[in-house]
Amino acid sequence: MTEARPDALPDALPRPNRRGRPPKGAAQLSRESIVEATLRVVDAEGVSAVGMRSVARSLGVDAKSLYNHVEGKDGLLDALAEHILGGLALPEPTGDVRRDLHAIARAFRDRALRHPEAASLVLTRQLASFEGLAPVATVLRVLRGAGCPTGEAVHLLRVLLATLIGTLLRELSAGTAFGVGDNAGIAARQEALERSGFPVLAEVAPHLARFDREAEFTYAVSFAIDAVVTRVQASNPR
Amino acid sequence: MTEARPDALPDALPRPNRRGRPPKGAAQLSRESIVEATLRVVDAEGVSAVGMRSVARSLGVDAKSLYNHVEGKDGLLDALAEHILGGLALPEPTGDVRRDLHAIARAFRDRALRHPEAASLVLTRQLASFEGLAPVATVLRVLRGAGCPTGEAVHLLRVLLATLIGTLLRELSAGTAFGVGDNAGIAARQEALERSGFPVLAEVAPHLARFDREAEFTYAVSFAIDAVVTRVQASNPR
DNA sequence: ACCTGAACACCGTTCAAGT
DNA sequence: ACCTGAACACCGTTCAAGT
Repeated sequence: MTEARPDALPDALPRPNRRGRPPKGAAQLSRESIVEATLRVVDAEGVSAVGMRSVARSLGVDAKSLYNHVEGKDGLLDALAEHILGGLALPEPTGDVRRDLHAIARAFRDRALRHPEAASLVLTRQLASFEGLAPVATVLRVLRGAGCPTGEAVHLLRVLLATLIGTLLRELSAGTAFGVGDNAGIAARQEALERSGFPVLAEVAPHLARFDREAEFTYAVSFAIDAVVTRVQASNPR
Repeated sequence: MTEARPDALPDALPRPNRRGRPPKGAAQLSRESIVEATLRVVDAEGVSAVGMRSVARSLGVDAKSLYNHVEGKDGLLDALAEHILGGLALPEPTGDVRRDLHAIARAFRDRALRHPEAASLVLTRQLASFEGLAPVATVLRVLRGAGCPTGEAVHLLRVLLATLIGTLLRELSAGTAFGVGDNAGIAARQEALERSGFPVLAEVAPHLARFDREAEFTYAVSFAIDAVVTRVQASNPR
C-alpha cells in the first residue's frame, strides 16, 4: 500500500525547459511524493545514487525545493527508512508464542528485504523512529501474554531484535559480497578457506563457503525463539 | 599495538607551502600511514569528516597521492575497518565453552568500541575481509572442541555473530540517539512511551526507556551463549 | 507558502606531466 | 615508483528574491 503510486503524481521523468515557477497544474511537491521518488531512485540505482539533486530531477523540480519538506539529505534517508518500515503488516498474535514470534520475524524480513537496495537503511536507521514502535509493541504483547515479567520481556525483546537485525544484515552482505548460489564462487571460497592457514576453517570449509539465505534465516530465528520460549517458561512459575 | 604512532611518521598537522615534490626527507607515504591518519581523523571528527582531501591534508600531501596506495575512498574505509579488526587480541581457548565464548565476545566488543566513531564501519564492513577470519576460526575451534559437528558449528557461529553484531549496533545507536544515562532523558522517553497509544509500551515503559550498556551486553551474550551450549550438548551424544 | 537564481564551499577521481 | 597540476563533473546547503 505504501508502494502505491497515485496517478495524481507528476511524471517521474525529468521534463525539459523547467524554470521559474511550477508550470500550471504541475508538481505539487509534498513530503510523501518526495519520499516515494527517493524510493524509486534507490530501487533503480541504489542508495548511493540518492541525492538532493537526483531526487529533485526525477520530480522535475529544483533540488533546493526539497528543503521545504524534508530536513536535508539525512532527514530524507531517515524518512525513507521510516516509510518502508511503516508499511510493515504485523500479524495479530494468536497466543502461540513460538508461532507468533516467527510470524513477526518473517513479516519484518519480508518488509525489510522488499527493497533490497534500501534494506540497510531500514536495518541501521530505524532504531529510534516512531515507526519502529509497532513491531516492538507486538513482540512485547506476545511475551507479556505468555506471562513474562516486564523487565525480562524488554531484555528478550532486545536480544531477539538484535539477532534478527544481525541476521538480516549478514543475509544482505552475503548477497552482495559473493553470488550466493553460484557453484564456481562456492568452490573458490572453499579453496580459499582451505588455504587460510586456520585448520578449523579447512575442516568446515564446505559449510562456511555456502550461504542459503532461507535456511540461514530459519535456523537463526528458530534458534533465538526456542531460547526465548525456554526463558519465558523459566520466568513463569505457572 | 595497531594504535602505536611511530615517531618516524610525518607530522599529523598540515604544513604550509607544500607543492612540487616531497620536500627532502619528508612524508614517505604508505598504505599504513594513510590508514592511521584516517583513524586519527575519525577519532577526532567522526567518520563523516573522512575524505580523500581531509586525510591527505592531515598528512601534508595532495589528495590524489592517496590513490597510489588505496583503492579510492571506499577502499580506504574498508582498509580502516580491517585495520581496527586486525588489532583484535583473541584469548586462547581453555576448553570451557561458556567461558571461552564469553571471552571472545568481550574481546570483540572491546576492540570494536575502542574507536566509537569507527565502530559502525567495523560492524558493517568487516563481513568479508580476511581480518574477520581470525575470530571466526576461534569460535569454530571452541565449538568443534566441544564435539559440535561441522554443519551445526557453522550455524551456531553465524547466529552467535549475528546476535553480537546486532547487540553492538544497538549499543552504538543507543549511545548517540539519547544520552544513555541521563535521568531527564529517561523520564522524557518514559513519558513518550506512556502516551504512545500502545498499552503494552506504557506497561513496560520504565524498562524500555532505560539502556544500561554493560548490563544489556552481558544479558544478550549470556543468553546466546547459554542457548549455544544447550545445542552443543544436544548435538553431542557423549 | 513554496519555489528558484545565484552563489558558496566543498566533493571523488582521471590523466598526463613531472621527478 | 610516486607525486602533483589542471581539470572534470559533481555535491549539500544558504539566503534573498520572486510569485
